[in-house]
Amino acid sequence: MKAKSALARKSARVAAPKSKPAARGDRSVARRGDTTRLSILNAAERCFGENGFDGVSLRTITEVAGVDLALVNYHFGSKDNLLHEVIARRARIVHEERVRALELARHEAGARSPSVEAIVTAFLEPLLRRLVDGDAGWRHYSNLASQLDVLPKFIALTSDVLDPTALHFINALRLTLPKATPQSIYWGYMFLIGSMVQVMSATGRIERLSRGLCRSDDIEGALRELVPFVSAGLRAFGNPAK
Amino acid sequence: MKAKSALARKSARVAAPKSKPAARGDRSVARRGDTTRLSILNAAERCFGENGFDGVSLRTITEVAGVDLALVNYHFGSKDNLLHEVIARRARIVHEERVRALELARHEAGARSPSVEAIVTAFLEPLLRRLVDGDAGWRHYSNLASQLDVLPKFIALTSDVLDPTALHFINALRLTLPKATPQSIYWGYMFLIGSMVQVMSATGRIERLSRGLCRSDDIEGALRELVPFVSAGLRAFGNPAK
DNA sequence: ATTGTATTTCATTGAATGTTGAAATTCCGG
DNA sequence: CCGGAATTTCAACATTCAATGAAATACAAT
Repeated sequence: MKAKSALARKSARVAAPKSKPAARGDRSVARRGDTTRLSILNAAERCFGENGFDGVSLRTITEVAGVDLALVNYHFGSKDNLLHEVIARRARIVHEERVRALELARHEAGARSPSVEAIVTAFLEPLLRRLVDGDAGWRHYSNLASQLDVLPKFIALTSDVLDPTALHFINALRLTLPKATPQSIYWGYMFLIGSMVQVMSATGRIERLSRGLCRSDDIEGALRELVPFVSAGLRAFGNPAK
Repeated sequence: MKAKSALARKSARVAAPKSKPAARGDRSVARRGDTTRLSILNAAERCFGENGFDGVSLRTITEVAGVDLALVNYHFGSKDNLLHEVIARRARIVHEERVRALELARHEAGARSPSVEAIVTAFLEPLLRRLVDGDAGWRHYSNLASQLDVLPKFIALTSDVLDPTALHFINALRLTLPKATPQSIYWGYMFLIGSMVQVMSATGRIERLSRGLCRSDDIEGALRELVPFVSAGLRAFGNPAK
């Protein structure tokens, strides 16, 4: 029942490159190991997504990446840190765009509060849009994030990245739904996450259930159902049952 | 990237006890190893729920159970089979009560279709009620089930138990919401599952978010929010957007 | 070309993994 | 109390795991 490593982060790259005057220690200039780093990140993303963090060995990952086993610890320090960087890489992008989309929705609403739909869309689109348009890595990342969302020992990792933006959206919902209790809003946000996760985790269950009528890779269609569903659910909190 | 064992089930108990005329080979009569079996099941349930299937070793489980390592393979044949029996034990109970609750709701509605709330409640109550009243094992089981729900390599395990009852509820929803498209209903069911999973997975995130205002072990309160949320979401499918 | 550093390779560490076989023990019906 | 089956114990199996250390290589600036 040990908890063990606790994901303590430490500096990768055993000896940090001391930045000489010129371009050597300079980020923004492609260095030799960068393609290795990328190969590992991409392979890890895919493998973690398919089999879970504990279900995949560094050996498998480096095999998929086509690099030597020891390079993981050289570039990332540990398996835990690798996971952290896999998540952080894409989470940063999504969450930055989420707040931007929310700002935009606020601006478009002018003096009024943005609609529930606008808020929900601002939250969902930045990720789900990429599942349609983006590279395959986004699907693997989503799949992995779904798993972390539900594993007790990893909440710290995801919460750190997710919670700040979450509070933005919770506040926005609170303003738009003044009659809803704070508890309802918090739970509603959880349900929003949960519904979204079902779209993100490509388990293929909906194909089974619907015998092919719905497809889990039809993110466009899922989004079309998800926004009205969640919006109606949240709005129900604003108009409390009689 | 190997898929490997594929959870092939096999007969546990290397040599099946040949049922002599008397009570020896008789189930329903407590046999010696039954308490061992139970200890292992309970310990596995808890450990799997806390750290995931691949995150826990049989050694940890047998240590928690207070039994010898080899007894897992004697009683269950393999780690995969152990997981299967951990899930099956409680899933059977929940899903049987779900269909019973749905029958009841149908009966109470008489000639009319039961309300969305009645259907949703019939689905959610059998499990969530036990999270309130039942032994701690139910919480561990829920936690584990949340994880399996989202892991690609385990859908086969959960779908086999879950899908038959799922279709009952999907059909019921279809009758109650005749104007909703089949696709909407299938996705709506997925969202129902996803929202429920957020309540089932005790990650403690809602405590973090709400700074203690909401508590993930307040299942009663969560259920009070969950039913209206999901019901309103589903009903939105029945009254398509203008 | 040479130096210093970043990166890669290779071999190995010690610990932990699931599973098995054979002996020892417990229990029950005869 | 005895014979046999069910269960438990103990010791090992062969793999696999994450991580490391030291040597080899590639590279850019001087």
